[in-house]
Amino acid sequence: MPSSTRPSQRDIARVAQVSQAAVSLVLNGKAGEKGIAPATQEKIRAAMASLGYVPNAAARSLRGGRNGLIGVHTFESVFPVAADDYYHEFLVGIEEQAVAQGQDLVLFASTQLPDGTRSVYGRGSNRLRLTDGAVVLGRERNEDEMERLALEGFPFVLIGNRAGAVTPVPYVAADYTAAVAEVLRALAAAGHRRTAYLGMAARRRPQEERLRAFLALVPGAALASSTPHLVEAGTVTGEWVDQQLALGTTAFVVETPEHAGELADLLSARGLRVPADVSVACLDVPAPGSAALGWSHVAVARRAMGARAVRVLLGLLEGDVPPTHVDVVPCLPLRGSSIGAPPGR
Amino acid sequence: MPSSTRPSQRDIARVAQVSQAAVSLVLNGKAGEKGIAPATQEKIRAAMASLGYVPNAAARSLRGGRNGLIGVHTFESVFPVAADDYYHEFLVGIEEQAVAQGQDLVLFASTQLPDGTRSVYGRGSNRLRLTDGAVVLGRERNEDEMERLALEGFPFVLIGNRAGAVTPVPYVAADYTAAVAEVLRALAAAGHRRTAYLGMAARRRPQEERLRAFLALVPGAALASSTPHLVEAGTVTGEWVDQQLALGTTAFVVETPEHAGELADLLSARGLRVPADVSVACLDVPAPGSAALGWSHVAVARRAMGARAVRVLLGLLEGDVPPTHVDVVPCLPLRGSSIGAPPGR
DNA sequence: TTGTATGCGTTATCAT
DNA sequence: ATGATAACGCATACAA
Repeated sequence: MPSSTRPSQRDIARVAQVSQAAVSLVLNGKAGEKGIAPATQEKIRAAMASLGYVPNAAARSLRGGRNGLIGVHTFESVFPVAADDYYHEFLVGIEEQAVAQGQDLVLFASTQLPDGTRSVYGRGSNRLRLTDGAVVLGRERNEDEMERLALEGFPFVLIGNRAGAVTPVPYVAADYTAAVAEVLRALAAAGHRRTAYLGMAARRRPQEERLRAFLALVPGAALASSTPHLVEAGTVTGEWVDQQLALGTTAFVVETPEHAGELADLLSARGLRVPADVSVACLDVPAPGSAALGWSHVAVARRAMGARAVRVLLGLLEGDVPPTHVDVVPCLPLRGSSIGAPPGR
Repeated sequence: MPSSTRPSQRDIARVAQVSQAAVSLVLNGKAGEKGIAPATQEKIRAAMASLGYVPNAAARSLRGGRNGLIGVHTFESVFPVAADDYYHEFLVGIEEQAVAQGQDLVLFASTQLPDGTRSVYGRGSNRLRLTDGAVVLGRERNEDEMERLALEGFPFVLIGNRAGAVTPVPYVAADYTAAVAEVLRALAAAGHRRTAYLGMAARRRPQEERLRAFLALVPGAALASSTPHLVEAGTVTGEWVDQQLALGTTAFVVETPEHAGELADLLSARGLRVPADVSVACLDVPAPGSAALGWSHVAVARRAMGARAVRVLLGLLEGDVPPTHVDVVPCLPLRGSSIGAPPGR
């Protein structure tokens, strides 16, 4: 009849008739170095097994050691709620890599504020410190908290670009530039000479990176382009499309799945076939149900990035990786079939 | 210029010229009770603010026993990988409730064995003990491990029925009986007199519970039924369907989404319309893409069950809930439109 | 009204 | 080869 309270090293020591320090040594594989008799070691192991001993994570971190826990903090309102959520895939990658490295994952559910947002410091105490380090992700990330966390010296890795921040933090970012370059290369190779960029009105970092890459690379790809059209999803008009076509645009580069779906509808309403009459490429994955399904697209390798973040974090903890480390992960290769030769060629 | 190491209560005390205990009291709102001078309190708060003090979670849990961590153990091979996985919804419920109760969730990624299965005791010792308690779920659950865990006195709650087990463990189960009763009531009310049960060949507990309820309730519902047809998905034959129809069956009760899809195909191949010619009800959610989409069905309230499990676990930890506690959660109400009057009425 | 002392579980150092 | 001891940050019973 085991006691209902968790056994400590002292309990093990009592049972095995040794000192608590001996238990600690055996546990941490330092028994050999310090010369603990094999028989004693065995006795200790047996006691640990019989009492079901597990090291106390809190005590370990208090002491300053590692405890095998990796925190996952997301600024999104809820964790795995939306299965189709953009962030789900990152989490899958994180989890897979954690499995591979024998680390446990702590989801910081407690960091949610009454208003649904999540804050590292919200509840007064920084829960993250329970873990050895953390992977932080989320659209709505709070730069002040990131800064503070970094200043505190807490080891964490960010998923998403953090170039230009004051305090260096390792981050894992997608290689948007290469992805956009691939798209433009494909368009140019197909014979297009003029392309138009359609994106969302709200400009966050990932959107800016895509657009910046587009603008920078268009000249090199021997392409012309109109002023980027940045509008809220749901407000793309037929007029804009007509105008672009009149200007000689034969290929559209679309930022989001939503805009892609809309554009698909507008094109088909005009009797234009893809890619026979117009070519299109999306810089994200078209939504399953949308008319843009099957369109040529590149996409962020979210799973790979999640896994990468875990590896970088462990490297950081080991001291193998400097806090200035930046990890750029290639996007998924261009897939789909909405890029063809422009009409009349 | 904040120091590179985090300030402790002692640092605050030094700055504010008070004792560390006073800092602790102010921090926990016990300053009033213990009669700390308002001026002193203010001094302390100022010091905390200026040094950017944040309590150390590890030290708190070490001190208090509980650490605010709830373990989540699933016997399935990977954790949140499959977004459309049956277990995903349970996890969502667990996470939501954990948020509500300010608990963090630990995913035991380290408990995965090389063969992909998960074991509580995989690494020799019971990793779960790291947390205050755990919620355990999964199709392939290992009864021996459950038994051992219960004997160890580790606080955990199971999702799924555990009636009849030797050692009592609180569990959260779905009320299949009520759900099946609702289905049969609806069929009887529509005027059906004979129904047939179609289920899967592999009989696990949830399947058995559905069937048992069906067999027990059919007589009371003034219905007749043939011998249940339990076959592997993919092997339902047109012959069986024809035979049932010949026997006078006007309504089918189907155990799984897979069987429902198959049955839908077979019916439509015979030119039978649902529910004009045949009524059907599924005891699970029809798959999104299948021909059985929109069929009348009941379903386990997975999200609610996940949340319930967390509440029960916390009750168990508080001592408010006995280890013999059983929590039965109603299924989701009957929805869909594949139940109608039998033909010729 | 404030300060001192103790222990939570761990690990590392230093004497035996 | 082993055991005693200190320290990590915090909360609290108790002494002043």
